[in-house]
Amino acid sequence: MGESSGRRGGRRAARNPLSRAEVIDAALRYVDLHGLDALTMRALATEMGVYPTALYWHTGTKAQLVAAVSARVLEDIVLPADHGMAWDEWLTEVARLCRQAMHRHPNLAPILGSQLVVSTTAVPFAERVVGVLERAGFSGRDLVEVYNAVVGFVLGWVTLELSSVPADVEEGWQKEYAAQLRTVNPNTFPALTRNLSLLENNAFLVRWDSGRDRPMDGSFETALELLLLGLHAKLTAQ
Amino acid sequence: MGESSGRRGGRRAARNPLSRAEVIDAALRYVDLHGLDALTMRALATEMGVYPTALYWHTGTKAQLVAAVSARVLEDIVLPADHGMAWDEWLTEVARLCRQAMHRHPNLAPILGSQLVVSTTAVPFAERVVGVLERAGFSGRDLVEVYNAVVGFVLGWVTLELSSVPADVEEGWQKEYAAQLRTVNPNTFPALTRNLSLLENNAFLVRWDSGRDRPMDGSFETALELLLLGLHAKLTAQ
DNA sequence: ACCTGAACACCGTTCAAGT
DNA sequence: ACCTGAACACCGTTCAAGT
Repeated sequence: MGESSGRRGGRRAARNPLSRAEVIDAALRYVDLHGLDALTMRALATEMGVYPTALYWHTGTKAQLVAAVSARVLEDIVLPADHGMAWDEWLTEVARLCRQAMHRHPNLAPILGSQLVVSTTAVPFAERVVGVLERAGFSGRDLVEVYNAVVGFVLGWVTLELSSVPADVEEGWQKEYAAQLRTVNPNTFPALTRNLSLLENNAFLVRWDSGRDRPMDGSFETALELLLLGLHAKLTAQ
Repeated sequence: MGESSGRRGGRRAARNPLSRAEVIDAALRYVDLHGLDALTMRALATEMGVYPTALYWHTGTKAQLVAAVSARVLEDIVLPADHGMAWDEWLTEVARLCRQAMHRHPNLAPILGSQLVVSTTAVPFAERVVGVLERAGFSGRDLVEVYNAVVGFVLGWVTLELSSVPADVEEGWQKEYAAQLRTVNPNTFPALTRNLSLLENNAFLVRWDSGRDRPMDGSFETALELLLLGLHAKLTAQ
């Protein structure tokens, strides 16, 4: 693999032009490696051995490129077949697959969670989930709201799990925060004090490591369990 | 109110110096008015009638300022008293209060949802929720995981609800997307086709307006109902 | 303590020009 | 069709200097 053949190292053969898919893939790799803030039209261009403005031809504006990248992440969720599988099993499995896909690209979670999906790539996903919920016994307005409850829970929860501190802030405040928690007044914070060893760095608002480094597997499974218990209860109630 | 007295309009009296709280409040107002992307150290500075570098003295780096602003939003959630109130009622009420607080500052939702809370202002919140869940009957590892399930659901779900399209992308693709949905193949997308009138622009992944403009009240209430049904079921199961 | 003012090393994006 | 190359109007941040 001589220098002359490849496209890496900022070098490019004069022939074989870029493609839209190539740019999107390169951007995803770049974000995975260097973080979302580091993604720059100029940086990505040099990485690809091309002038910054060449990217505009293929993927448009930076915002459009980022939207395309986030759509790409959803694309490689392959849903399991749902015939011969209980609806609740299937939903559980799909929820875990979504979480896995997001965990594969934790630096993109802020976009996944806060940006409206602009692509039709998610339509097959919606179809399958709606179909399975229909099969479970939901219909009409209930169906829509249950769908939103489920999808919003999964994507939203994992977004929060993967949230992290901006590179700038995280100097030494983690230790500081941990110390502050341990010296909290037991009279004004009795519940926290009782459960501190279990809570600290394991619970939302009382942790300092991202779910990217400290996955909250147990809590996700519990949340999923609660959701499915709720779905069953709602079905038997009506 | 003459021009000489105020601090608005890019003018400032030479006396009465800035304060940290003043900068944070101004930044929050600015984000509410002009969006998160528009928040710029330079823009905020001119808004406050001051040089950009003056802000650094009070709130540090831009990332630190944004973190402080997001902490401020959580701060003005005032939790109701929980004595003489069933635990499930209280949780429902608190969930709604959180959602309301986020809806008051929709432009900040991306930060709330994707950035680890770096301040101790959320500690009292955690104390109260943990305490109420203890009272409900949870303890030990279960308590922590149920806490995470609940908090992650509320904050995460609303983050997703408030997600929106970046200013750049939203040219005319909404109509285009709506049209594409309506011409979808009924054979490959039967469930979607059956429920299209209820789903379109109302369901995650199949909508083009943000929850900021089109609040998903019903779906949030359903999600909350499912969560509480789940909690009750889990309690009676053990 | 609090702010000015200049300066540095970046950005995204437009547009004409090349091939 | 696809890319170069220059140019424009911005950024965040550091740092010395003022008061």
